[in-house]
Amino acid sequence: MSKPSPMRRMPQIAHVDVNCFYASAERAFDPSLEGRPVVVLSNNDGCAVTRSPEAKALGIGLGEPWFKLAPRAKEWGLVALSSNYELYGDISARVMELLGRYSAWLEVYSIDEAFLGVKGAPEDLLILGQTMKAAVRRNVGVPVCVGIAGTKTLAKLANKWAKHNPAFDGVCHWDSVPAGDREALMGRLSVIEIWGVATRLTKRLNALGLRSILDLSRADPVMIRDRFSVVVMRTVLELQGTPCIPMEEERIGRDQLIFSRSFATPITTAAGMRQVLSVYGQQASARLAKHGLQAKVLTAFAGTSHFNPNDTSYPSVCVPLPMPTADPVLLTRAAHALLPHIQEGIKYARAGIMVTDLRPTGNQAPLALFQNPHEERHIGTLLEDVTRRYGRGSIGLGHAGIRGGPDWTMKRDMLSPRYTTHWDELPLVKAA
DNA sequence: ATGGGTCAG
DNA sequence: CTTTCTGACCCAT
Repeated sequence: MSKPSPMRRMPQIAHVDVNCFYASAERAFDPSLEGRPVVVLSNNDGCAVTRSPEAKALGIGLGEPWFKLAPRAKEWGLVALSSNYELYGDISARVMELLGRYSAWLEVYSIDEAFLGVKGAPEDLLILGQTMKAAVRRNVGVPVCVGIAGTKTLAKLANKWAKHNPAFDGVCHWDSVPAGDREALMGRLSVIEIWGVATRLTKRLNALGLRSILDLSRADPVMIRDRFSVVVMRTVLELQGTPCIPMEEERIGRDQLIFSRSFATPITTAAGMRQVLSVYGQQASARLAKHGLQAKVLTAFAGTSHFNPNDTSYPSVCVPLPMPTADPVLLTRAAHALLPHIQEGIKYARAGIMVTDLRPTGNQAPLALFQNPHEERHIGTLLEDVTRRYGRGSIGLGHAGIRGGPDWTMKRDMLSPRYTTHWDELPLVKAA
């Protein structure tokens, strides 16, 4: 065994992510937003979840409630938009497709982030990073930053650095930075800035005197494993340059699907809850069908607001399904098992269902005795099709189908058009 | 096994 | 007047 020579080039990982993704996606299709403060709001237009740099400069915090912002929006020239997930999904797909051309080894990590396996001399890696950044900006219209390092954890850290320090021009190759500068950075930043460390772990690490990233990177991995977990130990090793978190294959199947939402107006009756559960039952059916899956278990749950300590209630039921199914009638009926646990008069702020124990739809014909007539007539597909063509709420089982929307539906008063996925919402260009 | 806790984006 | 929603995984029981 020869010692790895310092000249030897280790495999590198590039981490690419879009700057303030939702706001940038909105800008990509409405250039008039360029240079203006923009916030994208959470479901129900509750709070700001993404802010353009101009909005951040105004002091608008992450999670700031819209009702506090609204009075000053005009004076600021602030543009607020409801979350438009169709648009973001479409922009995301374009970014990922483009990145895929630069490496055969692409892991789509989230809607706006990807890891790429890359190799080459440091100068080449920097050029590659700049090339990808420019290509995404030019072809999709959104800004990205790139961090490149020997491990995923360091690549994410390098990316964060690139984003905050203009000197990098959006691309940071960790190993190209002088060691003294890297240590200075790690000494400045709290462990909470590291991927995989949040508030709880931060508290526990601080209690041991481990406050900065530098502290953590110098900790003994075995001690960390014993006092925390192998997960935190991997983080330490990755900070030290030893790759422990592998690139992952694209996940084909999911282990579970969740349909859950906070309500614009609380639900106070079992009748109202019945409607909601019916909608979720159908959504679950459609999604299962889309992925060619059936569920064996359905869990339905509801909950009061965490803001109201009075009259709290968190009912949930777990229903084993008699056979694996994606049938909307069976799923909806199972979800209704929650209804007896709903207390009239209590304000439920959210509800949802979760389907688990998923398996691929078998191609073997079920015994006629157990075959569900609705499945045979492809009602799930029909519902999905109608929903797609005429919008959610245009058709449904029982009380689920209500045009105009009952008052618990999500509030999205400031939705941008779905330019890229709906023909009737294409932007109009006026010729002079 | 499974339910609670933690984390991510 | 709010603190997304969805998913994974570790760990204790």
